[in-house]
Amino acid sequence: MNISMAAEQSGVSAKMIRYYESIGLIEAADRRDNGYRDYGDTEVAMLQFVRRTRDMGFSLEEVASLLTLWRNRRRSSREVRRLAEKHLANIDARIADMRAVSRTLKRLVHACHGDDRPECPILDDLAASKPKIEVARRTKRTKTVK
Amino acid sequence: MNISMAAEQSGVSAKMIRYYESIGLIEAADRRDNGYRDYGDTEVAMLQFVRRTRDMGFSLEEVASLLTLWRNRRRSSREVRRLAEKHLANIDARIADMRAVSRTLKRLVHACHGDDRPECPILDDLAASKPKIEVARRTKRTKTVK
DNA sequence: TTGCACCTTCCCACAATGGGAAGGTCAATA
DNA sequence: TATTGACCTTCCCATTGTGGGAAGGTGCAA
Repeated sequence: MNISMAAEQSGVSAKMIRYYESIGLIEAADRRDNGYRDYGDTEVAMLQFVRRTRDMGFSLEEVASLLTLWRNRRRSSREVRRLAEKHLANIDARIADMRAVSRTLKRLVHACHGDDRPECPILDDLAASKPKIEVARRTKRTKTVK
Repeated sequence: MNISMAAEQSGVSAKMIRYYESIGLIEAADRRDNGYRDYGDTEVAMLQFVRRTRDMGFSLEEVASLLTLWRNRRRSSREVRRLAEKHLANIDARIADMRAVSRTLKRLVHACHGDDRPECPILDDLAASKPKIEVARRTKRTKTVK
């Protein structure tokens, strides 16, 4: 089948399929005589695997590892779990950071009149030289860790 | 003061200060005779505002709007709150998506033996053509919305 | 034959940040 | 005074993952 059909069936855009191929994430597709890429059900299944893994928030590098493990019949599930656990920890840390931001923002939005007057606790808080809530640095750390 | 001192006091790296200036987010700093940028407490306070706003997850474009509102004495707090609310909604949606991913991942990690054997529910789930949990598309939508 | 919907490769852009090169400046110290 | 090390300047490149679009070839149907 053509690339657009494979894209439709896998949920990965044609653009991305070509890109994944170009960076070596997936193997180069077979070509027909006219140079068109040709896909079968096996390839579509692999693309679906990639899409689902991406949807879980794994980076392309992690997707590559998981793909390798998936294809390797002599893999150890230990390695897979390690990858998943690491990613999970990362996600949970980011959630915690975002929840802190959410709480702060909710409080500020609540405190702000939101009318024609200029007084605004939101701006006051953003302008405060000494942060009242210690969220900033954690957020940054997480980003770096990622 | 020099840029590195302003960076230290504001928490914004020198690199980023120059970048913010280059894209017009902040006004061009005064220059000394030797061409060095020169900062005062006012500028540092502005940089701190930017940093704190960034730490809350606002995009640079949103930072620009908030900076303008901050400086405008005839602003309406309504506009500020609108911005904050929109951002908050976005954050909360992303948190919800990530929590769904986190739950799925926790379940899968729990189900995986994590030993020398190759059997692995994590990979099985990622390979499943019909997703058991409808998280994928929501995640994508949020990304797009952002 | 014409037209449209495909396909190909290639380059550009995004957001926000860091790395690093090449060259100028300042201040303290040998 | 000359040197040294820590600054500063601008400029270009890389990152991550995705989309847009141009220029040109192909396939199929009317």
